[in-house]
Amino acid sequence: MRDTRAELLAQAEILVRGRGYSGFSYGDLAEAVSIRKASIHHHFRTKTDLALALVEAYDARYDAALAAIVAAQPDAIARIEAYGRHYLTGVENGLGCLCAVLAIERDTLPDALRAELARFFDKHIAWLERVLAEGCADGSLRPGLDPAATARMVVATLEGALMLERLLAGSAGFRLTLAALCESLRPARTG
Amino acid sequence: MRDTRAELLAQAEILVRGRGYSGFSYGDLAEAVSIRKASIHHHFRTKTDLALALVEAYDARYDAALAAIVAAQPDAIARIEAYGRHYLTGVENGLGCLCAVLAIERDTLPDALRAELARFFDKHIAWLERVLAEGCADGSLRPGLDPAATARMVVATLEGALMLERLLAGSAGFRLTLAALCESLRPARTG
DNA sequence: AAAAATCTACCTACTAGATGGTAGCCATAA
DNA sequence: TTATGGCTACCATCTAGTAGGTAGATTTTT
Repeated sequence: MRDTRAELLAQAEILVRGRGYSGFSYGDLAEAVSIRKASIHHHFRTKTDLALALVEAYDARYDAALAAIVAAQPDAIARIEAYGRHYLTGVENGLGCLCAVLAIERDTLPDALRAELARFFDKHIAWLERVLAEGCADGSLRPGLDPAATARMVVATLEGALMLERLLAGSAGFRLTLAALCESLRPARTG
Repeated sequence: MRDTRAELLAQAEILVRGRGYSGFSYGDLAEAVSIRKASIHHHFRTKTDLALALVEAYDARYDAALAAIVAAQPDAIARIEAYGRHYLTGVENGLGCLCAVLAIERDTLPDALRAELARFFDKHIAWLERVLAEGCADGSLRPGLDPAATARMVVATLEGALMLERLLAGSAGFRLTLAALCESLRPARTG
């Protein structure tokens, strides 16, 4: 038996990330999953409920990814590069970041959703701040680097590059930005 | 006599930048400008026409701004900081970048509009690349910095920070990222 | 200068289709 | 037997866009 709810989440995510939240409808989703529009309401009572579920699932996947990066990569720069590669898959599939897409429509978003988005980004910033602070401590990062400010900058850069390069040069463009970002964190070459 | 077309452009820009392109309607705009919905079609035949006019006007304002920055600031870092301050006004007013907002809905955008957006961003990247190349030449930037890659990174960072800090910490958060960005471009302190 | 024609900018009234959401029915599986 | 997960059929509202009209300004012709 198929897991309709999971299919709805998967297809809705693709639609939202490609066209924006207002830009996708239950009608589109129904077509993508081949059930009737009204049946979606059985799984997600309102569109807001669906959006919240999307963010929750997306957030959970990132939780796992961040933990995996820390486990696999000992070096701060390698961790940030690995983190950036998650955004890269978005570029490769032509999909924006779910939370960035939703954030764009901030003014019309329900408060609960807006709060979830803020939590999502705050979590990433906090994670990066720890990664950067550790890198500063062990000398693998440019001396004088401010972990708090740089953490915000890293999220901003990757989110911006995903938005930008999905439109412009695709993964080739994204890789340039990711490389420049990592380079800017490294200590100056001595020699 | 009032310039209805200009008022329509101004209000539509605010609406789009706050709620997304699909998230605003001729109905909203009519209310904001206090004319009837049908009358908007007299000035902008279709919603796509309106979007194109919005981008054109936005682009023209940035053209002027970029020229003014080059004229006023001799130093590369100062130029990038001044460029960043234009995004800051967006954060302060709670408005996203018009072109970023539109870019989010890429998959449903008319080709002509998508092409305009690409031209907009390409222009910014090209401008920054020149600024950075000059800064490299006169030694005011970190040695070894790649102007082409860094230009993309700068646009990405500022666009991302605008998206992010409009949701999170406002101008205080944006300023942190802008400072970290400029710091990352400077030559390493000797001492 | 007067009259006629055209243009501008708005209006009311409308359309066809999409939107999110509801009510209630029915088959199947636990 | 009872929940589950679909369905059809609906609803009010909103969507971009059209048709056709009107008052007033501007331009053209006489």
